[in-house]
Amino acid sequence: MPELPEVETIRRDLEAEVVGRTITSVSTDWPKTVADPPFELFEGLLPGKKIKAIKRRAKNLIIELDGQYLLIHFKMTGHMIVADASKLHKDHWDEADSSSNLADRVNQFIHLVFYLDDGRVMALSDLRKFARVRLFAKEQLDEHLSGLGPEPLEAGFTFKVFKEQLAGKKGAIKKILLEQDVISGIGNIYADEILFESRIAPQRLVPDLKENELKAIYDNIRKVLAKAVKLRGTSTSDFRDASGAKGEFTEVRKVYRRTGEPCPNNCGGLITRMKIAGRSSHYCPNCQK
DNA sequence: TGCAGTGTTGCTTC
DNA sequence: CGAAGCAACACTGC
Repeated sequence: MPELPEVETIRRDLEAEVVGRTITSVSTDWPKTVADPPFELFEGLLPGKKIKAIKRRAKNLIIELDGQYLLIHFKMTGHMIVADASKLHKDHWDEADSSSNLADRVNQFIHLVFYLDDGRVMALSDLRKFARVRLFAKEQLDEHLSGLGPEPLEAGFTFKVFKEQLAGKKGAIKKILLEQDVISGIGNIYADEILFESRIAPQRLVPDLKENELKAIYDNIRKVLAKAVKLRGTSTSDFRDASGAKGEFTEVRKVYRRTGEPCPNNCGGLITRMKIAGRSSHYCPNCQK
C-alpha cells in the first residue's frame, strides 16, 4: 500500500530514529527480499556502514550510507519498524505474536533486519514478500530512478508541468494518475480520493478533460497528498509507521473501500466500485461526472 | 470450503 | 506501439 504519504511517513520516522547509527549486521529469512546484490554478498557489505541520511523518491525509500545507497520499494505490504533488538527473538520470524489483529503481529512478517550499534533494529516487515531492496552506487541509483515523473508535492510541479505530463495521454484519468512516469507517488487509494474531491469520474478520458477540470485535479493531487502526509498515511490494511502506529488518513478517506456507503457530500448517491485498467476504483456516480 | 480480491510493478503476450 | 493478463505472495472476506 505504501504510496507517497506512507513512504514519506516512514522516511520522517527513520530520519528521526536512525540517522547517525552504524549497521552492525544484517539478517533475513527471505533472501529474495534483497534483489541486488545477492544476499550472501549484501550481508558482507553492510556491517560498518553509517546511515547518513534518509530520502524518498516517488514510492522508493533511499537510505544513504557511506558512498552507497539502499533503495527499498515496499510494493503492496512492506513497511519499516524501528525497535529495541530485545523485542525480536533470536528466531523472531517463527514466533507468532499474541495479538489477534494480523497486521499488529509485526514480528511474524519481518523478513529483513538491520542491527544497529545502539542496540536497536531497523526491520522490514512485509506480509506478502513483494518488497525489494537494492544496494547502489550513486550512478546506478540515478539510473534506476531516471524514468520517474515529477514529485507532486515539490514546488517544481506546477499546473503547467502537470499539463505537459498529460500531453498525448489517451486513457482514463484514473489509469493515468497511477502511471509513475507521468506523476510519481500516487497509488490506488489517493487516485480515488483525488478524483472524488475533483468531482471527476475515474473513467473520464484525459483528452476530454476541460481546463477547469484539469485544474481541479491538479489542485487536489497536492491537497490530498499533503493532507495524507500530515495524517501519516492510510492503514486500511497493514500499513504502520516505524513505531507500529496506524495512519490517520484511514478515518477521513471519503471513497476508497467505502463501496455501498452514502456519498460524504450527502448527495444521496452511494459509493460505487468499478474496475478501471484492472484496478478497483471507488467513486460517487452522482457527484463525479 | 473455496475462491475472488488486495495497496505495486514489471514481464509476457497478443 | 498499447493494452491486457499475469506473476510475485499471503491473508481476508464473502
